[in-house]
Amino acid sequence: MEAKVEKYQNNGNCPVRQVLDRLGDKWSMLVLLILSEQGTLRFKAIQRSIGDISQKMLTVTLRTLEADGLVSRRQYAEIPPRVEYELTDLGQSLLPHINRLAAWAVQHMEEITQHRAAYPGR
Amino acid sequence: MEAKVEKYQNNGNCPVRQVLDRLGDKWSMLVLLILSEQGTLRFKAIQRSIGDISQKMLTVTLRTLEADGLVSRRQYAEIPPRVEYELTDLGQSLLPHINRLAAWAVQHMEEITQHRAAYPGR
DNA sequence: CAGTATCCTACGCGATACTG
DNA sequence: CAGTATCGCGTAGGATACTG
Repeated sequence: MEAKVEKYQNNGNCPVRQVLDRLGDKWSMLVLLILSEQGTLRFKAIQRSIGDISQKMLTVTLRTLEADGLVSRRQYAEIPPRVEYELTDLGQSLLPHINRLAAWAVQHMEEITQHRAAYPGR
Repeated sequence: MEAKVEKYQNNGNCPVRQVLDRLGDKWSMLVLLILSEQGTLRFKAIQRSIGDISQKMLTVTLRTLEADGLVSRRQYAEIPPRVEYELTDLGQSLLPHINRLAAWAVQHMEEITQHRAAYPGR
């Protein structure tokens, strides 16, 4: 008794679209993956781990993840400042899924690359 | 004995980043989800199912998915034209992961919404 | 170190019109 | 119906400089 056909319509009230819109930015999933693998990390450590993310975008990404409740931020009153990030419980509950996606990527990238190369036009 | 810390660096040879870059656009995951649930579909049917995707973007998205080998395209010599899309085996192998992500989204959206609302500033 | 504050640009995407 | 072809805009996100 469910309407199954149109359930992805209308951005406002579709959870799938809301979540995908968030994780679909350039850095969110990557930051989550890194926190998942390496546990608690400082700002600089995350940045180094990604390598080519700007300071601005790492800040923005972390703020958004924090606002969504996926990542927690803890700052210490020291000089120089130290700020550490880690996954919340909610974040931890999401991560197995992202990890499997990443594992799939590693496993099938070769195949995708070959498809692309064989695709007519380009 | 692996270098584990920096493995997400450098866009060129990191499968995780390559795949995430692809699925991270506005429509790819959604189209995959729909094809996964509803099987073989015509262009118009996909468009109706999403509702607010433009013709151009659906075309572009489907072309990319086809080039990557995730979706197959079959066109019939009829008038008016009929073109049908479905997941390839490679696409099918990816979809369980995306489906679990979507399920997680449905299950936890409420919680995320509350976090956002409670977040200071905005 | 861990941020903010500006400025600026590429390009993702939508709107519209046309074709086989 | 299932596309292509243009045009044009908004904004994600990079570069740079400054602060506590």
